[in-house]
Amino acid sequence: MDAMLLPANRSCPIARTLGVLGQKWNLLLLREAFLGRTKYAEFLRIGVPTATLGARLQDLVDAGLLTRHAYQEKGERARDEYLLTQAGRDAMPILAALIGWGETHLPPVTAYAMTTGDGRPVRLAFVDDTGTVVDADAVAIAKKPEGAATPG
Amino acid sequence: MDAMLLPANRSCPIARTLGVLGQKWNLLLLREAFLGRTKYAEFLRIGVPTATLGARLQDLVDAGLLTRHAYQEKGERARDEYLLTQAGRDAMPILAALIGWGETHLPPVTAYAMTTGDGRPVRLAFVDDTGTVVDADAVAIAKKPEGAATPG
DNA sequence: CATCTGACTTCAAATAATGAAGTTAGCGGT
DNA sequence: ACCGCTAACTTCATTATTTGAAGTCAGATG
Repeated sequence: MDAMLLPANRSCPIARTLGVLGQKWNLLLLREAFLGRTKYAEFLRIGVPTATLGARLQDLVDAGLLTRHAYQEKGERARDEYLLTQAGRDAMPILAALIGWGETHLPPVTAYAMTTGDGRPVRLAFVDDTGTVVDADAVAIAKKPEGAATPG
Repeated sequence: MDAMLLPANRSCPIARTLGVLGQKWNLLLLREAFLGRTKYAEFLRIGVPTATLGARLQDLVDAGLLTRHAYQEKGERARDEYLLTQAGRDAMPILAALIGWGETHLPPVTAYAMTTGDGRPVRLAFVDDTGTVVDADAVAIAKKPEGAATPG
């Protein structure tokens, strides 16, 4: 992730976010965190190599998505577990969007459900400032004028 | 993207989607497509190396997110342009989610705006089945029982 | 104090991305 | 028809990233 942050992409929040989350395994680690996993050994189970896991967990901590938190189980030595921060929790729409696309366009597997705390299913949608749902095909992404962006 | 599709991730729509969109540059190419770019030379301007661009464009076509469409400008030879398919357009929430996270957690740059056709700003939100907006922090991702998932 | 286990590091090998240098095809002019 | 020009790709050797195996380290157990 370097050429992706050339001048043309420097000011793009997509490119900048991918600089953090676009690394291989990061989004899958975040998925595990949302599923309640916190320990190194638990993250390992998804198939990430140890050499990679250490580095990615560190990246995620550095980027503020996870925090290390000491814990100790009875009869075990103290260890660190990895907990989602607010910034990490704020990444849920990214996972939700990936799930949504995958379930629509890469059938036939549907292994995840998104629900409220009381079990009602939810989906990701675009809403306008009145809270009204807007059809995704009616939404456009546009560059803002950004007059203040100086190359220095 | 191979170890990411181990048994533990095979049935995960996140991992499967990342198999297509997780490649370096793909999401940025999609961003350009949403901004209206269609030509090879236009995509090149974001800084992707030519050697990579050909491969990624092919991937995106193979995955059904873009289609090749012949066009010819006056006095120019016929060429192919790359147009978003419905599957490609359906990826907009992914970009929207990345933008949303980046604008919140990687200030101070804000270069994109999401709007409806008539210019009203929109944002991504979780809604329940009645169309009511639900706070993202109240949403949980859970594995479905997936009793019916057969390995064939 | 030797042994065991979980959590990491280190390192060489495999894989993927990159930049430079081709290659190909059609247009415009002659 | 031939030549040069340009856009759109390929190919290839270099460089960066990921990987698996093996090693390190700290504390609990015996």
